Amino acid sequence: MIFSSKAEYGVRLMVELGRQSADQPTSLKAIADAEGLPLAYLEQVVARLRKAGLVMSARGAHGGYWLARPAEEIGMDEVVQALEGAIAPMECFVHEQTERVLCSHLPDAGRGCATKLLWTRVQGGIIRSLHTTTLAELVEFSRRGEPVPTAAA
Amino acid sequence: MIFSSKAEYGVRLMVELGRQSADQPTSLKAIADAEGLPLAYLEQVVARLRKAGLVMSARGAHGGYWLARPAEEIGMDEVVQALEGAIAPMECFVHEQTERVLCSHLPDAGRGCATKLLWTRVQGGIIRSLHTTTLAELVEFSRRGEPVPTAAA
DNA sequence: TAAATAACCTACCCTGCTGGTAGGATTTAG
DNA sequence: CTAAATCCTACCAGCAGGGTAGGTTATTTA
Repeated sequence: MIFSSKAEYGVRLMVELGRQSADQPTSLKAIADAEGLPLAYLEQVVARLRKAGLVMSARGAHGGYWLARPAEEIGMDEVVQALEGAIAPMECFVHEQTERVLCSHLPDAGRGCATKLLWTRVQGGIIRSLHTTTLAELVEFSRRGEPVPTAAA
Repeated sequence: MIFSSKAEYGVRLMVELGRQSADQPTSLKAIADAEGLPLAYLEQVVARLRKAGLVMSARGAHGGYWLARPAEEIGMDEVVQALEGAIAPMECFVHEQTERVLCSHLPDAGRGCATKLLWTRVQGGIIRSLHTTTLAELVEFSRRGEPVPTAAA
């Protein structure tokens, strides 16, 4: 698999927050129940989103989380990057100190690193497809096929 | 990391085969020496490529491997797929029996699986970038910056 | 003030996969 | 016959992923 389930859980969490109004906080427990995910593990996941500045939080009773920005302005590349770390198709693409993504292969015997060309394209393809998808799109998609709340209730 | 080193090794192996003439077989040992990779492990890697019909082999002394098709006709999506298995961005995309790639999430409570939209796009981006790169391109790339053999020798 | 709620933090654990080794069996050229 | 090579299977150590446990702190409400 390409992404770990941290990304899956984190994205679902973000979608859930996007479905709520951003005025009042939503508790993790509510999200864990709605999505059937373990609460304690979600705490670790949401911590990454908070440190990346994608969600904000309030402690204490009636506390919780909400989106730091409108869902339209949140690209999924930011979300996945916060959850998974640097998006690199291959080990050699991650530079330890700088966290920048590049190929650290030595140019062995003057030859170009052939795989570098391939992984660079793959990385581009991934980031592009993530970047062109906003959280708002996913929220909208999750609403489709849902029973209209006013009429049914 | 997104792809394991099996993909890295396998791609380098394919490039190395592409650099050789397809008339005579190249031994794994030669490739292992040239790329500095463990021979025994390369055997397992090349077995996948052989089972996928991408390379052919001859046993015995002066045996070895060669490309089953010209490098121009080998898309890197085939190569990576043979090495890594089905290219799925997320666990739920792999269907055990059929090996087909799709989302197996239950349509919980009538809602669309929001993450499915995202992972489908990512998968498309990956496969597209792999598919539009041929082995021949990588071989060509690996030759650039190389000392011209005729003049230098 | 006390209690309940919920974020926040850290350490730990278990399982499975990855990368790699070992040791052989089989095939073929010289 | 011997050397070179593919082929096959079992095994192993390390490590990251997914998850649990058990707390501490902050905030609201009764």
